[in-house]
Amino acid sequence: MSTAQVTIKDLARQLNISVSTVSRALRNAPDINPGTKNAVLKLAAELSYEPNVMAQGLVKKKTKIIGVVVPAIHSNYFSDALSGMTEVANAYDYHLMFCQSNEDAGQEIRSIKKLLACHVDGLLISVSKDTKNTAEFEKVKQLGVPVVMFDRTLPDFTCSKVIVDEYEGAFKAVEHLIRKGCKRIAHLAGPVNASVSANRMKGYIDALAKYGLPVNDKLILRCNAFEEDALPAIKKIIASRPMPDGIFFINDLSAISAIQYMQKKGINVPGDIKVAGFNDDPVSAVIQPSLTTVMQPSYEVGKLAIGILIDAILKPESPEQTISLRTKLVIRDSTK
Amino acid sequence: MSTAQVTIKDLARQLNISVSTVSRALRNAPDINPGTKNAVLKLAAELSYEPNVMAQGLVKKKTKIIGVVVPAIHSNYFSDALSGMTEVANAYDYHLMFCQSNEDAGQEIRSIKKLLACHVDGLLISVSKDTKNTAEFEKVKQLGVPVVMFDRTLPDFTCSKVIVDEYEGAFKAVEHLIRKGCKRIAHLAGPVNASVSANRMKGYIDALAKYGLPVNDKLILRCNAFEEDALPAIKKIIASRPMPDGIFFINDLSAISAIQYMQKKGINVPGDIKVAGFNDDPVSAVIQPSLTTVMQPSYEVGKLAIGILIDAILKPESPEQTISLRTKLVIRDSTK
DNA sequence: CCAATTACCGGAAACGTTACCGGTAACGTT
DNA sequence: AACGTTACCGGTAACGTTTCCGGTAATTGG
Repeated sequence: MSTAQVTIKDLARQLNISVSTVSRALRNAPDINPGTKNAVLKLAAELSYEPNVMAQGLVKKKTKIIGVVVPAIHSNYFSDALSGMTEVANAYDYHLMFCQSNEDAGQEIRSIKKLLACHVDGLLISVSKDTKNTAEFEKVKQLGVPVVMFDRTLPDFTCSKVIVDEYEGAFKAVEHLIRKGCKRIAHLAGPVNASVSANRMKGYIDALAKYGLPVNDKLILRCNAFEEDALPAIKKIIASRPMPDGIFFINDLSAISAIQYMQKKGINVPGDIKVAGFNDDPVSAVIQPSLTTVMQPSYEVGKLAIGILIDAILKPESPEQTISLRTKLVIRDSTK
Repeated sequence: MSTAQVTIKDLARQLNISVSTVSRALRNAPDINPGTKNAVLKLAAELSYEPNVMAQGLVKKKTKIIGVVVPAIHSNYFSDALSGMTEVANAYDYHLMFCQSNEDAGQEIRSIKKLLACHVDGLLISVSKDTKNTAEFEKVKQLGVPVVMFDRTLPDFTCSKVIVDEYEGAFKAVEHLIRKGCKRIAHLAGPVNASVSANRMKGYIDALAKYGLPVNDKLILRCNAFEEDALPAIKKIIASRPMPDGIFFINDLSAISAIQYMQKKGINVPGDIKVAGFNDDPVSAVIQPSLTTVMQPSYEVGKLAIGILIDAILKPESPEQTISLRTKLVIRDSTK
């Protein structure tokens, strides 16, 4: 509090002009003498005047703040998306306010309320894995605050959405396994209530179907949480007879942990069993054998999502759209 | 804009009382009849009134927003710290505004200015790896905005700081290698201008010294960027004769990539060479052999940093402090 | 029963900015 | 010479709160 913030009034007083003239000079308004405008701009720079965004927000009813809610920032996917968002936000002079739902629908609602209280101009949301109720989102919409959902969306709620085509990613991965000669392909699926699990599972099933391979329920196992405790499921898969010759994993970490386990058991990857993951974690390029996996364009997802949102903020009547980005199959040694 | 935001005036009008009374009722102010207070609270709940933070901020000169600047959100360390911050921020009803410097000092300054323009109540910063100039931070201080640095700090700038004792972490890791019988321990160091590199290197050197082992410059190699291209350095280390019997890595990813490379070359880990990393990435528990590594309490760092900052915001005369958190050595198979 | 205190409430100013309206000069136009 | 136009500027209200000051009615004390 030592140095008080310099205001538009200070500038007006020092230049012996009115506040409205100063205000006009500061934005690029008409009805202002270029001379006085320059004088104001000069003094403003000298005193390093910064407009008070709260005062501006109060009268303009815009904060230039965008609220972001993700299930967990601790995730390559979401942190990449967030990076993309910051880039675009900087370019358009928007600010990002950030909340985390911890995969909890209640916390998610509290976060949204919190952001709404801050009068964010728009909302960027990736819903938690057991969010079902759309009531809160409808309220946001009624308030006139535009919403864009990314990655994890809510089918029952209509708004602009940016997603990645996980179905196609899974399909491509399994198709790749098939083309490499696998005939008996297992799948380690994710938590049952996450939409990602269902999408990837469907890709797995449809790929099998396309190539006339049977879908065997015994070859489909689940882990209850992401990145955790996939080992029991893996052991079960390995133990099944006849042994599978390929496995498609819900994510890279479980794939890696499986590869390590199989190597210990004397099973050769990719010789005996070929393995594909999902996510393209940094470590996947580094392990031995390097892991074939599905890369998601999460950075792009973030950029696109915030781009659409800013459009919607600037012109509220712009139509809602759903954009689906394609994954990229990264082929490495684990399917050689 | 369909439904206009309900304001304190609306409440006043509907209850036939004045705005000041409503205002008194909403905070827990004295000089108010419990009956009218309840009536206001009830109506506020019904209409789901939310105070306009901008108007509040304008008169109270507080925004309840805390600005955060990190080098890269895409990093287990910083995303964990951010998680910790969100938890405390929620508890104290603060909001987090987020910027990324991308390890660029210029971008860092722009981020700070941006945050300052938003009139954040305080700043949480982890500086980029080539930030040297303290001028910008001094300006922040003069503006009366409290600053807390975490993890990556600036020695020449005095403010509250929360760091982890990487020196001791490195020391413990190398000491552990020595106790496991290693006599010729190599070190893969990080980028030369990052303080983390220097701290961990010093721990490495001092541990060697404590046990009377010579420090051999040929056994100290550098990688220029984190998590990238450690392989050439690793090859050089392995090729040195006599071969080292232990390696301490700047981070887990390079350690893992080294282990994989060594296994391909027929070198047994931990039989021939024992390996320790730094960070405790999730994958480190999962690979074969599992990786001994130094765990940093990044979540705690985030919680502590924001806690200190909020203290400083609430009572501006609270003394500056530096807290150093201890790491935890996670012993796994790579040093067995 | 009167004065003093208390409990409660309303009015108005202020925070920093923008938006609107109006006014004064100077400058053409016919 | 009278009028309309243009260029520029100031005053004021408003945005939604809080804070301070003052005022009225009820309550208390002697």
